Amino acid sequence: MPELPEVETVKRTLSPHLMGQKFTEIKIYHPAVIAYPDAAAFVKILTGRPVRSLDRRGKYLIFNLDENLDEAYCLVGHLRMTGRLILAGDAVPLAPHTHVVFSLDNGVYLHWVDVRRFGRLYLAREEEIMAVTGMAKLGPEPLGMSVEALAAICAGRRRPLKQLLLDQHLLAGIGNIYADEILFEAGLHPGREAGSLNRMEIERLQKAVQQVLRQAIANQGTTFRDYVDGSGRPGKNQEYLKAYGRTGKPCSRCGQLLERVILGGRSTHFCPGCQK
DNA sequence: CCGGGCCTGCGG
DNA sequence: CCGCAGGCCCGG
Repeated sequence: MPELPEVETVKRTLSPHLMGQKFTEIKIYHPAVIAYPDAAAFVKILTGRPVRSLDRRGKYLIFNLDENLDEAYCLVGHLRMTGRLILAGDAVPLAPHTHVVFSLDNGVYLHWVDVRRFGRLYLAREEEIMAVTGMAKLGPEPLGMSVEALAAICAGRRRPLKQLLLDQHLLAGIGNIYADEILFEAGLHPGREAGSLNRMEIERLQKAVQQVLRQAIANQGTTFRDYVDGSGRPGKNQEYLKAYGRTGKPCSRCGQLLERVILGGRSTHFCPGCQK
């Protein structure tokens, strides 16, 4: 499910309900989703801590916790494919695949729900959290990235653009849907060697990254099957996709039929007519 | 670089 | 039954 725009939307929808609230109880139904530390320590450390603010880095959602007890900790979630973080009342019975329930002292419940159980939760001190989660290895945020910065990332790389966009060590937050949408918007073929782009093409790519991600955030993300925001609402951006999932449909720009290929092991949608 | 593994569910 | 799915890590 969630790529940068979806995680950003979850952050925005959860934020007003969680800011300043204290974790009063944590129930873990499936300990394997807690990647660090172990479930018992996770509960012990988190209980009683208030949320200072929410943040996002790439596809990671970060809860900055107050340093009321000793040191500042961060709770971090990565939803991977089918993870959801949703506000709920004290719903009984729980929705299927609910693995963790957090209770807050304003009576709000936060549910971690994940059909495929790829998603992970982490809790660590501020100074450890980057290493523990892998956030330390992330590339820069694509939103607000300059043409120069993107040019530097592409320079000398022989990898196809599609794979470059998906590599979280180079750019943080772009996934399969938005990689295809960005390359369509830029009029660039997903198989193009990144290092072969001229200045004008880099500029188009940089503009497309901003445009596609900003539009997706404005539309509260893309819902194909699983994704919902923190309030349980689906996004609307699926209505505006021009490439992803549109195999065999006419291109909105040139009318040729869109194709699907496998690139870097991922299904890739593009227009053979106008993506060069 | 590819393929497999992690998991479950859905649609053809 | 098989293939496929918004991610990511690992080993060959």
